[in-house]
Amino acid sequence: MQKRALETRGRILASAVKLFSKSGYHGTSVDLIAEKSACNKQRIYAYFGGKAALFEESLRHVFEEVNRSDEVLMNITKDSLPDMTGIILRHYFSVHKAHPDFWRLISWANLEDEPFHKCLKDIKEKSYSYLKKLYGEGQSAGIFERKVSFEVYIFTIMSISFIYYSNRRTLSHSLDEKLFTAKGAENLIVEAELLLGPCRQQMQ
Amino acid sequence: MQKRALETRGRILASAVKLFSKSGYHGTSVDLIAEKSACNKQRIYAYFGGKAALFEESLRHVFEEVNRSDEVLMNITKDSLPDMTGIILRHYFSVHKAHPDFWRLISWANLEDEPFHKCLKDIKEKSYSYLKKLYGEGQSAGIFERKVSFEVYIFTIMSISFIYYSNRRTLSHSLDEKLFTAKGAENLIVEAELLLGPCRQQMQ
Amino acid sequence: MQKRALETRGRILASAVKLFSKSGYHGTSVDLIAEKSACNKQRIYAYFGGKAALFEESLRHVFEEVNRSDEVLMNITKDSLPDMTGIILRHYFSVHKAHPDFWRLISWANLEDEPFHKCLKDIKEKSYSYLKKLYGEGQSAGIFERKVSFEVYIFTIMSISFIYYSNRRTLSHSLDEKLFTAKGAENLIVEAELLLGPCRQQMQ
Amino acid sequence: MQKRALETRGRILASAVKLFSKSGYHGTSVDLIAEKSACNKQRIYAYFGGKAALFEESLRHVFEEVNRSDEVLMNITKDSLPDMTGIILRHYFSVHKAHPDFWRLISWANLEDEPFHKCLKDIKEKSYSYLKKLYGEGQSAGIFERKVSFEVYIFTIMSISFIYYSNRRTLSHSLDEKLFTAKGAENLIVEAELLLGPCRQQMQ
DNA sequence: GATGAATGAGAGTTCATTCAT
DNA sequence: GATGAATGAACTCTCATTCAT
Repeated sequence: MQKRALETRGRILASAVKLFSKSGYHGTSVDLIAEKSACNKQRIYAYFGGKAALFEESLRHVFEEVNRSDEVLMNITKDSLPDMTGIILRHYFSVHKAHPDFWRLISWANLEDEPFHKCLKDIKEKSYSYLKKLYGEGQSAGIFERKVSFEVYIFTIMSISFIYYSNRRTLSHSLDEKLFTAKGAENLIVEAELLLGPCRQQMQ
Repeated sequence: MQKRALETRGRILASAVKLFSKSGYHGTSVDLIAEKSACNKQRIYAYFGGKAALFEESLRHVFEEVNRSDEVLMNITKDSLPDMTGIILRHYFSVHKAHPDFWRLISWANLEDEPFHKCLKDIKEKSYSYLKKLYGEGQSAGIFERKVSFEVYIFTIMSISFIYYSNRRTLSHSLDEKLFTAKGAENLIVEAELLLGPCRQQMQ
Repeated sequence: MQKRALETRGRILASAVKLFSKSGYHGTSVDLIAEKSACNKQRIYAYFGGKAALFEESLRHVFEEVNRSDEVLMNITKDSLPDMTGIILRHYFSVHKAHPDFWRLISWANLEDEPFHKCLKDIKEKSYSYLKKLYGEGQSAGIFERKVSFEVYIFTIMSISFIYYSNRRTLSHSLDEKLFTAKGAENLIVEAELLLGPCRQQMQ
Repeated sequence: MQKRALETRGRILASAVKLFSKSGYHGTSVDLIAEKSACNKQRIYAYFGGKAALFEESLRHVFEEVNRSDEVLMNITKDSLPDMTGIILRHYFSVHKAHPDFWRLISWANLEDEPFHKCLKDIKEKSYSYLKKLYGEGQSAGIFERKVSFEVYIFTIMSISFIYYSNRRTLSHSLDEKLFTAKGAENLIVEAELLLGPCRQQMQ
């Protein structure tokens, strides 16, 4: 692929991520993507095959980007086990805040009829296995509750941080709106830390 | 409104909920809604004003339906405070399982550009205030952690149950697939109960 | 169907016959058909289902039209058996001359990948059975060659008259161009009569 | 032209004949021709000038090929005059059967708006003049009907053999389908021989 | 000689919506 | 109350062709 083509392809992908993220698969038109990436519509078909394939490529793209940023979690050491929950929570919150493309594309992909999510099947999350090992050590050391598996632990953390951004609009009608201010987020993290460990009896 | 008209309106709303839930706002066509509700397309405009208004009405409809089913939570008494977390979790899980329309429409509404969610602003959730009062009593009794507010408590429960259904497709690529079996759900609930209280030191 | 709709449908079909006949299936655009029939493009899909279905309807339409005009052949009586070949030939020549839509659409349908011709499977040609009976009587009376079946007889007549119009352009490069003048046509008919019967020994 | 270029050109022409024959001018895309001939699209424009010119070249190509195979008809001698009709018929039938590209491209060219057929204007059919001379001798010898010109004679033979292949699809709806079996073809030839001479009184 | 990148026009089809009956 | 007819804009995707490397 020539340099010019790579640039064009890059512009298309960038626009696609932006627009698909904003308006979803059916809410975005190929014409608009072409316009925003200042290229001919045909290039999209030449480089990606079609609208659906472009959506999948967009999804993969942001996923990998976020995966890379998750690698900072691998800097957590045994010494900071008591703070692990807070570290992960803060990291996820900041990632979701910085990458709305990420949770938005994921949400669209989860909803759509088309099995867009299948394109993620070979994407592996390096940090998971690392965190899992650490969590196990934490359990042995009595820092984390033995009866709570890593899967449920991390699932809860992910749920909180994901929903906090993805369902903000509807939840702000049901819950106290203050929850969605900067202070509210900080408070949520602190209290969630209390829930998710380290074990409270340890802290006394 | 005549009886015949009410029936037609009802059929339209039922089809709309089904189709919008399945394919979202942009993925559903007015033609299809008319076809599935066996009525003339024009009736949709006569009864609801337009596609957008029909979407909002669909959203309100399922929301109220679920709200009504949430009223069973008001049967929880002071005596069962130690089991409250489990009761709520199980209820939410069963509601999300029985009403995919609910979490799907909410998800679409959260994502869409159009502020569909605004139609929910006057919908009040009776059970919240009731549960909040109970939770406070539980805190006083040392059953729930004093430092964790009701908002964070209920937010966490909602997040877990919502994400478990809404993000299943993508999460099953990252997390252990067993989490999404019937057994996995039960296990998740049990372990989440451990995290969310009652206070573990109490249990000893 | 309302009167206005019938008129619109009629205009579409008329334009379709004209344009498909002229430029074939792939050479004709739905836009052009809509324009020439002074209607909205969408009407074509509402009334005919799609471009392909409209092509088939056009084919059927001209086929039935020509079938009806073929019924004049059922006026041939036993008395005019010696002139039958000439009568049929002249009729077919005049039909093909008057209805280029007919042989053109048939030719396109024969060539196209899509099995457009299948729409003709239930169209019956009344005149055939009548002519076949007459031909049989002519054979018994020694007017037509006993060894030549009606199928071959009528096939030859049809071939001559069809090709004379359909392949004129290419054949005029190979054969004497005079064949394709009015005089040439008349001459062709007369000589073909000699070949196709009545039996020449009878004429002596 | 270099050897490599000649090969590329040859591949293009071969693919073009195949595809134009199958789907016609408007039904075939330049992209597809390039793909099937494993060359860059640009080569088509470099070697042939454009799609239309390539179509004409394809037409000329198969025409010349068939012309060459027609030269076997020049082996007919005076002695075999009584069998000439059968020989020609059988030859044409076998040619059309072996070269569907031939009658298909001719048919497309006859139908298309564009005057593709003009490219054939300088193509001469050597066998015609030879057969015409033979036919004249046959007429003098009383083998062929004096009143039937060679033009009509050969036109009829060509019509039968051409239509038998080109209009098979539609005709099989009107005529007896058996006509289009191997046996039906043989029978058609035999009976057509009876019609087209030699003069039947001669045969007695 | 050959390839890859790019283009603008136009293909068939469906959209949400309004008007007439 | 309900239906059928009609519209124009928008949709995804492909066309024949040219330019740059």
